Amino acid sequence: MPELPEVETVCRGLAPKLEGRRIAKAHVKTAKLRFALPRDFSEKMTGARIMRLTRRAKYLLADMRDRQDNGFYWLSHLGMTGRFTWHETKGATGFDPTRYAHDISNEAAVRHIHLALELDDGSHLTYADPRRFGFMDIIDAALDTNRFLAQIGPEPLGNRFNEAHLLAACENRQTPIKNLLLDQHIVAGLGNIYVCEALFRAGISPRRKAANLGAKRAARLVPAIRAVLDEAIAAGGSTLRDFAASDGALGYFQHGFAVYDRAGKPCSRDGCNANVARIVQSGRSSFYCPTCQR
DNA sequence: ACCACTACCTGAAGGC
DNA sequence: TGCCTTCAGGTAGTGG
Repeated sequence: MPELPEVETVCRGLAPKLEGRRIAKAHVKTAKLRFALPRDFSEKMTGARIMRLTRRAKYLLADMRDRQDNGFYWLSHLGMTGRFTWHETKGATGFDPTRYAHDISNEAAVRHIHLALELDDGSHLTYADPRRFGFMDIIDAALDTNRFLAQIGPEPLGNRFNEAHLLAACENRQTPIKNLLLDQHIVAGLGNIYVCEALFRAGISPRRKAANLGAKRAARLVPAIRAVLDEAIAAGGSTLRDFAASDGALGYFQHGFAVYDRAGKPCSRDGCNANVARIVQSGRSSFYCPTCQR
């Protein structure tokens, strides 16, 4: 899934299709993804207008307006395998998964479509998610009181994420820096791939205790994180197989990764003869160069 | 508070 | 070919 750059790519791809559109009808096929959808999800969404689509961390956030012109937010998280696909399907009404089949690739088989929104221009938006780790919510109150958004940390590409913030978060923490960076309360939007890539770029071992990061390494890590994310956004996401751009087209991040999923392969740094290692930290794979990363 | 581990799901890939 | 195991981008909840 979609880590921050992939969600940003989805957001940019969908925004021009969705913004300004009214939802003619919301069809819910699977009411429970990772969590149960709000009971009034279809009711709230049907007839509402999508004003603006944005991203916060790995969440998509739609600024909505209902028929009485009251505002609310539609929040969604793609989990590991969630995918939105926009279909330029004119003139059809009702939920008929077979109609979407021609623009959904094999990986997101039609049987895994859990939600379809018919828009007022005749187009449709579907949400497919084989593993059902994704989730959605309707937010009527202030965003910062929402259970998913209340506790999350700053955006890694924003000003509030900086060396001072990172060092403060590392203070007295015994967990490896790898685990700390995956903690969405510290900084929100990084996932397993880009943490590995950022640590490689900064020359920091994923095994290093957060408390021992130090100012010099923090000063390398913050820009490394930003650079890795910026480049991935520029490349339009990553090439992971369960993920596609919002228009259904595959393909992203064609230059690939320096360490992620490269166990046993040579380190890509000039002059380094070591091979990329794979270790398991808190149940998740970490890839790194034992020579370049300390 | 912190930290590691488990649960939640399906599908792809590799070994035999 | 088929069966079995392992692994996968996520987060929330648990128990030590």
